[in-house]
Amino acid sequence: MEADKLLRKHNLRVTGFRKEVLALFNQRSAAVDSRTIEKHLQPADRVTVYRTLRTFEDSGIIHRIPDPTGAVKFALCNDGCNDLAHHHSHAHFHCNTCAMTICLDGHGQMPIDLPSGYTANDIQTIVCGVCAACNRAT
Amino acid sequence: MEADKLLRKHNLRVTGFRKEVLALFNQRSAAVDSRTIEKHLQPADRVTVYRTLRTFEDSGIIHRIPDPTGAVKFALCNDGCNDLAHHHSHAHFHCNTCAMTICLDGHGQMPIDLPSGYTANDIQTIVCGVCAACNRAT
DNA sequence: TTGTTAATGCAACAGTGTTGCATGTGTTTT
DNA sequence: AAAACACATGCAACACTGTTGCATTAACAA
Repeated sequence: MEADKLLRKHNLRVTGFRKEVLALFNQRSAAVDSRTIEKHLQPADRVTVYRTLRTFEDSGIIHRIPDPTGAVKFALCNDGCNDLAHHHSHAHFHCNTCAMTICLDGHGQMPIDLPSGYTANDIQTIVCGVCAACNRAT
Repeated sequence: MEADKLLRKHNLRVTGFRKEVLALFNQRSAAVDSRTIEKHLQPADRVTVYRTLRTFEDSGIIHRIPDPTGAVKFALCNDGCNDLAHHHSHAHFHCNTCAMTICLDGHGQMPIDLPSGYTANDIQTIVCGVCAACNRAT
């Protein structure tokens, strides 16, 4: 979706910086972390990057993907998300070699046995391994 | 397992601090973060805590569990782990209310479709929801 | 175009994790 | 049991990540 329309749809002001951030998300298939945004959008204030990411996450434009290492990356949401709820029970792949992270879509959810009294509202799966590029490089 | 035996089994020196850390892991069913260790083992140097956790993780005594928020916790491994490889394809539960994290065991792995050229060696599942104690408190 | 509200930039701070080095302690060897 | 060695610990300082407060600037609505 156009950056302008996407922002307006979520009741956010359309600013140059936000459009650049969205463009960066669009041109990358892999998940992005705040460092990458800082570096690529040259005169980018760290604070603004963090606030932008938080705003986008709260609005349902992007979703948070934790690494196995504890690092956090973000990727664009599909259309189902808004400020009320994220719907991201899809799996993510994390490359142990280059630390790249991507979304894996199109598969059902595994049945989980929870202890009694527990309730679940979101299931995230992280698949760790080696991506195609790193496998070729070996 | 006895702390002494566990440490010796992994070729680590048996020190007071390490035994206290292992005792803390043993007396808690939930995953533990470095802050908790610092606070509970009173005169505990942050650096020593981090190095101890890293040593234990490298040796296969504990495994790392990332929160959806990006925070990192640790829990004891089952017996199959050593310095060469961790085997932790089991799921973890994270309570959105109290931030408690536990291991869920005893279920099979979901089949995952990876893009061609990708290889997987570990699958981690994080179930987010509300634990029994927090559900009761509502 | 003007006024209101939100976004940005800057400075300072807090939390988390790391590195280097000196000192202390566990383990092995004699 | 003592000495020597290697590793573990504690301290100081640092780096990185993320946050808060406040002044300034830009977007949007009237």
